[in-house]
Amino acid sequence: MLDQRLLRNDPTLITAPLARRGLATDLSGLQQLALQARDLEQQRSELQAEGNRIGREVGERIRAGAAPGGEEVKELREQGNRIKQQVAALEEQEKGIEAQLLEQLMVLPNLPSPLCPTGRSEADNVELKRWGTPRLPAGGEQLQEHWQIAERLGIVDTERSVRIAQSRFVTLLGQGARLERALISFMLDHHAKRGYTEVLPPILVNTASLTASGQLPKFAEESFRCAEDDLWLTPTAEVPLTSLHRGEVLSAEQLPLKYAAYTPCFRREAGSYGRDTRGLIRLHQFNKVELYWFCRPEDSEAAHEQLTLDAEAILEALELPYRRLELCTGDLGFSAVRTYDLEVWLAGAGTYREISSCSTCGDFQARRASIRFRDGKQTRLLHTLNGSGLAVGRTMAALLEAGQQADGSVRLPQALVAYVGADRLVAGSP
RNA sequence: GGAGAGGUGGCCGAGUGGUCGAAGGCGCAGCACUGGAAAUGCUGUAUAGGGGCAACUCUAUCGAGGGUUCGAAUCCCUCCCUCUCCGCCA
Repeated sequence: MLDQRLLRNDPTLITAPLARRGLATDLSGLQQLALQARDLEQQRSELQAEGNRIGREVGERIRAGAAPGGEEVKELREQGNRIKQQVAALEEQEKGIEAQLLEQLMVLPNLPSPLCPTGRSEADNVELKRWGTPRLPAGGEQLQEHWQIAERLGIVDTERSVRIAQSRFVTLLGQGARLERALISFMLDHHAKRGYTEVLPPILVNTASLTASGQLPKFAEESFRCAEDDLWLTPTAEVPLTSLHRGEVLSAEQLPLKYAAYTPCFRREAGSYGRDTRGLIRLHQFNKVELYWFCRPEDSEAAHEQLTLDAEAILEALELPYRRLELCTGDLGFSAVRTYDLEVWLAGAGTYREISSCSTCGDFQARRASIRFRDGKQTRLLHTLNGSGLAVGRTMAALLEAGQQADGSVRLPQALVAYVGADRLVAGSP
């Protein structure tokens, strides 16, 4: 959520950055609403002060010996009653206006950082670096896509998954299941060594949690919902991790807090019919290890770089070539101030594909979630950052395509051998 | 799911209609004492919002929301959560 003071004092400080996202917004109405809310609050609190004064006086007079039912007290009571009615009327008005204000404020996205390149779409994203050498078909070699490889190895069953659930769900079998589990362990172990605290949070989350991190109210159609219980299936561990400290005031010394959480993630993928229908790329349920920082505002820029490096470290350990892009303003997510996407090389598809998105959200989520830290005598909103470290299914896809051999097996990177208990995947392996 | 108890400041805990944002203790900070420390003493120590250059000031908050009252931490209603016992269960 954006700072209401900006809105009251100078809405151009909001509209100009939002214009860089490609959003033409007229906030003059909203500004009026915010000013109105402030004025009403002022009026109301003055009336309440008067009411408090009268209440105190009644007490004083009675203690001084006035008859509780006597004339002078009765007069004050009536005054008090009038004020009470006026306060109630103002309060009702105020609530209505505040609700309108909040409703409109909650659907405004975060302001992009000045450092974020201006652009309209993903075509304007800026490539910042490349690592590794993408595997290209060598001498008449035909590289397969991961779903073909998985099918041949018998480690994924798509059709039976439809029987169990629906399309866009997947069942992993044998070495596929083991590899998925190995990747999760490997990633968590790796991050733990770099100072992350491992977290295994609830994956059903309430409406307040989804609102705090920015998925609600605007993107309700993206999440699965358990209507009976006011609970949702979490679309990313970013949601429970943001709310881990919702409503808290942390001490400055404990910052930065760095968490790594594995969770399944659930997304409805509404509007993506026909895209990535095969394989492990776009599923309603997928596994992800998420990195999350709570830090001081002045540290968040460095934290963003470090978090991204921590995600990249996984790709490097797995010998997977990748590139880092900086998203332009037009491609930036709702809560983000600035985002680096990591794209892994898919050797079979012959393309880079997003495998991690590392964002700094400034105080946007902290304000929604009311997460502060004690800074000397005051409390201040802190900054939050999140990034995938990594999306597990897509990592498996990249590994399958990168390691495919002429004999039909798939070679695994050295770092995984101990975790999987084998150095390659072979068809028919239990 | 059933029965009972309870939710007060960073923590413990008092407070059952009036001057209570809340006694007391612990913790923490500053000062004094000390060669330094401990102990001791004194002082200070919630959050959010509004107004003010500031000193400061007004409002709200004692789990949440509503109600009674001139006045609610205190009385009433609803909900949430925690604990104990019973039931069920991986």
